[in-house]
Amino acid sequence: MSLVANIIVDVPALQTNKPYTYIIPEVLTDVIQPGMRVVVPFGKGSRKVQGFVVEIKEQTATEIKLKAIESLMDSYPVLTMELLQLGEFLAYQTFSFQIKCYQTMLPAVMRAKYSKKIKIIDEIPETLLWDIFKGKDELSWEEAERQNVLTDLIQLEKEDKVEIDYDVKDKAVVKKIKKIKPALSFEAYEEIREYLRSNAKKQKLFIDILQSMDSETSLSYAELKAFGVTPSTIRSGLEKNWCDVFHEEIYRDPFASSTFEKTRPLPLNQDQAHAFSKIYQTIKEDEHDVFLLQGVTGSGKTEVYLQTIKEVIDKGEGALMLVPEIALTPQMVQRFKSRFGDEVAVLHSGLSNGEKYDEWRKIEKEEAKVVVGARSSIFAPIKNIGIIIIDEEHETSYKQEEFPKYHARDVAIWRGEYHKCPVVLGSATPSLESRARATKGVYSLLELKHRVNDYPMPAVDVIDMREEAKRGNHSMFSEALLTGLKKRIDKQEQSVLLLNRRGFSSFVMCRDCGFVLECPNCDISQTLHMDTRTMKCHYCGHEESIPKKCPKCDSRSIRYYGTGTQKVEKELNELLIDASIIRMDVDTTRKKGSHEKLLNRFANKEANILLGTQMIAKGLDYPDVTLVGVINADTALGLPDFRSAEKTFQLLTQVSGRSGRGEKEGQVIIQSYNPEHYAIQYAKQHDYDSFYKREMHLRHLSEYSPYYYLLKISVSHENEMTAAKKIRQYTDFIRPSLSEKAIILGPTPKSIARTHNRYHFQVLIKYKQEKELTEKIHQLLTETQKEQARGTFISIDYQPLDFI
DNA sequence: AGCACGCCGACT
DNA sequence: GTCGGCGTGCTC
Repeated sequence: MSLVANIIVDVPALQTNKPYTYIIPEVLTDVIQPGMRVVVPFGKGSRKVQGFVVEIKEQTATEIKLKAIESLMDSYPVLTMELLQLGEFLAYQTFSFQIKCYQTMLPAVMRAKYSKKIKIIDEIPETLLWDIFKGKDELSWEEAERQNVLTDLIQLEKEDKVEIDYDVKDKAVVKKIKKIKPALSFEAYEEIREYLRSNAKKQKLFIDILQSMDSETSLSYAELKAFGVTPSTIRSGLEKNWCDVFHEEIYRDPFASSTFEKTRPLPLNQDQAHAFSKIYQTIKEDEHDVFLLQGVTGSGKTEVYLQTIKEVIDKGEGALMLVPEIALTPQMVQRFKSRFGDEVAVLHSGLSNGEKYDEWRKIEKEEAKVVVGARSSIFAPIKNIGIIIIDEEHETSYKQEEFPKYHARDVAIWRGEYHKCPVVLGSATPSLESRARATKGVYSLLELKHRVNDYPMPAVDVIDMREEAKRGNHSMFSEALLTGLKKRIDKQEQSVLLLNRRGFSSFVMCRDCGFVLECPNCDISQTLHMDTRTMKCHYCGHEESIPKKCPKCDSRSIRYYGTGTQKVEKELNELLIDASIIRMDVDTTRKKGSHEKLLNRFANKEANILLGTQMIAKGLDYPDVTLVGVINADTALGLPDFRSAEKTFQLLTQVSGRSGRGEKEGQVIIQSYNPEHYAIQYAKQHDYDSFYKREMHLRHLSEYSPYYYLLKISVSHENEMTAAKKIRQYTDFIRPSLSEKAIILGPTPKSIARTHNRYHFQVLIKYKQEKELTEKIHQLLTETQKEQARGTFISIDYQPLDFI
């Protein structure tokens, strides 16, 4: 019996979301393994597509004639059996295509690049041969399109004069450098030196170097250059067979220029020691457990992570540490590199694709045992995981917004179970879901109640902005905040100012007629972008110039609205003449590395105020920051999102922790229009537990998470009536399979009812336990395939984080 | 996704 | 009478 392979092909469609069976050519039988990428012929024209081998088995009696695998793209499996299995599970759970899941697990460069070529296989008309093919025997598809000869060529293909050649290319390129090795003995070099002309100084130098090397050592061209040996000298040396040249695979090292001083473990306080020993126990006994490590800012969670990771490494296993993208600062990386040196691989969006691939290979080859990275690092190819840590577990960025819409926390727990290792969720302000599970005993709660140095939590003042307005202060700054800022400037201390941008955008409105510039395709207002001096739609990318006068009433009083960081900066500069401000927002941090640069400048005290949006709330640790101001604490509170109080509480608590990290006492000023709101009041008192109780009570009353799970079905269509009709139909399809406990909300039009010229509707299903729901949704997707092809788009979001 | 097959309108 | 439109269905 011959062997066949089950392969998931790179054709992201519902009908092809299943394994296809291919014959394994004899030459590949000994090398092919599950987890390898392959090139296979697919479909009528047998175009070549990339695929993943998921299974190898004996061929069973089958009527369909199988095609054979074209070639292998890897010499080793790039996905382990674990990841293959995880991908299958994720596809089902998140209603995504399996191929998408596998592609998400791997660096972008490993995604195939496809190209089509036209090859001449028989005589073709002379004119075509010379004008189009220019005498060569092949032509790229794009070139044929450009020359407008595709129809002619397709005709020729039917006559078997030319053929269409499909090419699958791997974008993954291993970087190599040229190195040289001595080829002769010590004595031989001695002899050569004798015969060198006295003015051949460069050559003599080269001989000296070669002579000092033994056969085990090698030098790169760059290293030789540093000694003063130029490429031309090397070339002549090679010609005379003084040395040999070879290529060595290297890693692009994004931290090449940084040095890391080795740090030692710090002594743990009682809370930390307790947490450590609980986690250590599961490591030692190869047990899976989920811990919620809840510790106030400054309570030393990171030290607990570092020491548990150390144990895992000593045991010969790997560690996985997830950090939100914006918290993945050089400071953070430094702490890990300093403790574990080269054993750390870092994955984040700031790396080039090549760099990401190299970090991935380091992990795959088990050269790096510790992986620190953002969301997608949860798929790091560690073969033997000893611990998975998710820091700031409440962060919403752990949920991917595109397909596959996975939550890193769920994937972590899946992998933790697979590897029988602990999963640690760390946060100062855990998500209600996690804390509720810990309270129920599903997770083990570990608390760090004290700050490491016993510094007190900073004093938080909440300023009622309505009172300020009553007193005639209509600026964005309360008197208290302004006085506070002045005081810091005088004392040469630093301040951080946070602008809560959630629910805000700068738009253009006419003061005379109230006209707001909207996107022509979508029902939302366009946003002002000062950097490009244009108006942009955030949904479809539509762009137009800023209107100088109102398009409706021709009035010139068309003004910009919204509280942008630029506006705050401008006002601040006017109010505080001697303030030096570093502004950090999407505009100033767009360029690669600029984020770090700005933070470094602030750390070097080149400015006394750091002004920014959410991105400054994380992980910054500057001893000279003694004042943190929140300009608008409650902009998010008004949003129709059941998590808005939770998010506000988390944000305020987090920024509060940024103040007074050093020996100097810190102060926090929160400006608000509803200061009595419990999210603000409990944040002021640093009281998570009370917030938790109050919020849980509300969630219970309103029947939301964590009491209920959520599933969102979105339907869109060009025609508003069709979209409305379809979603009602689909809801009716699901309804009978639900138990009485499930609650259906909607269907309703989405808050942004129209984008890309399509109308959107959604329905939310709240449920506690619905065994059949997932299966029923899959049924819905399968049965509506035709309608989907005809323009009714359905999208399912399992446990959505946003639904406004 | 992409390609072929199939059944209805404007062309030599 | 044919060329070609894109609706429909299948891909190991």
